[in-house]
Amino acid sequence: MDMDIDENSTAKGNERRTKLIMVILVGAPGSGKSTFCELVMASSSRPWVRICQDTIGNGKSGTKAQCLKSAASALNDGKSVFVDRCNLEIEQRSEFVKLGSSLVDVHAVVLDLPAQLCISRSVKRTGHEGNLSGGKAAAVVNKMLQKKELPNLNEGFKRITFCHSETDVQSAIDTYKSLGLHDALPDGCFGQKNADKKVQLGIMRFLKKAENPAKTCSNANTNKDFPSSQTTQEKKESSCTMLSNVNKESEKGENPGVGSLENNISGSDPPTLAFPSISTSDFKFSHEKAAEIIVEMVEEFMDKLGNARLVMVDLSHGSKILSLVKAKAAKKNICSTKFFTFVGDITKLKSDGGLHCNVIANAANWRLKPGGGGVNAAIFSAAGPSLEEATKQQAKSLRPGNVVAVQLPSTSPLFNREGVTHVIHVLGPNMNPQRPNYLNNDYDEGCKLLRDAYSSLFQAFISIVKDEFKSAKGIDERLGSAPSESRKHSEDTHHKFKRAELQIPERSKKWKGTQESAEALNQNNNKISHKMSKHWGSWAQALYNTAMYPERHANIVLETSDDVVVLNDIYPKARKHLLIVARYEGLDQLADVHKEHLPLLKTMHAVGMKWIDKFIHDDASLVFRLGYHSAPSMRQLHLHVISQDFDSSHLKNKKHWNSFNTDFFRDSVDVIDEVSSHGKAIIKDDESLMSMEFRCNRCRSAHPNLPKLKTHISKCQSPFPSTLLEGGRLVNASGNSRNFLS
DNA sequence: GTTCTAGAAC
DNA sequence: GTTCTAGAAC
Repeated sequence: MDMDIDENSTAKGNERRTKLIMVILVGAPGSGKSTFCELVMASSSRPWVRICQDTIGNGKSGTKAQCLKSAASALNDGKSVFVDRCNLEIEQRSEFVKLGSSLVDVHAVVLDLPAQLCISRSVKRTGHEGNLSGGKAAAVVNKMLQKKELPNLNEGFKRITFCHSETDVQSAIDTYKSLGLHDALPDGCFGQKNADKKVQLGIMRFLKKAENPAKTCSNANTNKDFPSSQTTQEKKESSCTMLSNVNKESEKGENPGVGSLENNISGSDPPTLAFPSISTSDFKFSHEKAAEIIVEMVEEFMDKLGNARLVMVDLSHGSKILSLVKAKAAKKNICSTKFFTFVGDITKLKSDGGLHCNVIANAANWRLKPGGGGVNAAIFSAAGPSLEEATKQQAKSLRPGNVVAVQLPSTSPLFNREGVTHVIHVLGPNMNPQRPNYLNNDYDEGCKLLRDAYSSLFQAFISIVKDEFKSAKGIDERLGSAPSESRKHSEDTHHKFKRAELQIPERSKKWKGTQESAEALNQNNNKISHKMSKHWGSWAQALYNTAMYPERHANIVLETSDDVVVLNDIYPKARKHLLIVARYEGLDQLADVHKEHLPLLKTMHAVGMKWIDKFIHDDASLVFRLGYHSAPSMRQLHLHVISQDFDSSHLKNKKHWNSFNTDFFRDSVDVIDEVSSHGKAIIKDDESLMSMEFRCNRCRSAHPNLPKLKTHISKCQSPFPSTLLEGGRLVNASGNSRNFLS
């Protein structure tokens, strides 16, 4: 009877026989197993015995058998036991687990810390009992981790605690040291990372990430991390004018000086962007300077617009910014049908003002939330809650100078009543000390940001218009000038921008020049989704510009064809590092690739292979990989052709390394297979890939930092992992590579 | 993408 | 004190 109670007793204050615990520590050298035991034992009321294989042999290295014997004997004496040895493999643990019984619960505590941390601790310790010190430590840790098998309850454990960080370790220590003689801990797995998606291939099976718990944490805290002051941001953008709706008097094109609406109410309204003045209201940006910038940016985009139009809207007839802009635009002779000002409520342009604008810009706050009293409040209110929801899916916040374009859900009143398909949120620079991101009157910075804001806004609008043209539904309404011609183009070219079909060399690849823009607008564009694809900063445009205007970059371009441009990476991460850049408009990145691009992918691969042949001819020791970054930093689809020495002063940080040496790098051969079988490539852009520890691309050993890794890879002669040697992913002089074009 | 730099790690 | 990382700014 007593036995029965004992078996089921947990922390019930039952003073009968104590349930013993045997904790099997699992962790590499340097993971902190001994420290863990010591800290628990130092302040635990429960009697513990630490069985350490390093010390049990009295100077000589101990054996597993000795440990087992000691453990059994300690348990017999009624002591709880720590098994302080690596125990990384199931087999290493199994004998100990068998010591469990109705009187002894077997636990595992997994010290799953980053290899680099274990290595550096092992290296540092000289007098450690395990005598594992100096340069050998890294090798030993690496070797052990390669065999790591994380424990599982079905091995016979009652409880498993996973620790991935020092914080986890500390809380496990606290848990065990507070465990009194009669206390018990809940059964089960604790702290286990969600099935690690990143660990996919054989060669990566022991790769582990230490930061997961921290990440989860910070994600959960994302919102409260934002300064609370932000909630009041832009509280009243444009509030003074927005409240008094004067739209009744507003007549279309109230601005004879700049332009008047000609055919705006017809069934074939051209694509139109309505935008408020950014930053001049609550953000107190100088109207004079803002007007200057607006006109300047409008002028810059004039010839990219095709038949599309820009309309600057303000609620008030007496708007200073509107009249300034009007005057400056007139002075510059800006085409008044493509750009004009308009007085009215931006949320009622069609119903109240008779002006159909398919896209409107919002002077947003940085949190992209409704609120304030100005344009932002009006637009969120008119659009209904679906706008907030759709916005949230695109972005959580915005930095000054940037935009985020949101497609309005069909349930939005703004869509149904006003025919607005998209809202582009814009955050301008702030010169109001009472608002976030205050620039302290720094107009150098402010003007730059305001230019960025308008530039991004207009660019986003153009992208939307292009997408709309793509959509079969949109064609008739929006083509305006030459529908049949346009339709023919989009069918014939498979969204591809071929020079030959346009006859005008070079220039026509861009939406540059009025005569080409109508075509450009309905050409191409593989982005079937209407969602604005990622926003590309100005620095991310370089490849795009090179692809579209190779003749302007003759100094860096190695080869040009209709399909691709070849150039050396300006910051090569290896001895040989080429970029094969696609010359297709709208093909920004791997995510934009679809089945129709298969011939292009094969061409890109073939061009890469051709260059590799040449390089290997010059230096037979070179080994190459061809592949794409899952989430590139530079706009315009580009294939990396990179030698596997990674011998380059430009390789400076973890991201550089991991972008070529984790799953983030998608081998061209795999991409081609995936696109041909599934119509799209698998993208692995989990940001945790970028923070993975440094591992050699040959022997997979881990290294605590980049300089150490570099030293290692300069010497490592191990063969490449089989996953790379297989399937033609690696290309070397012995040549068993794949090519896709005959 | 790089550069710059604060501060963490050594 | 020096090295290294990582985040912000560009």
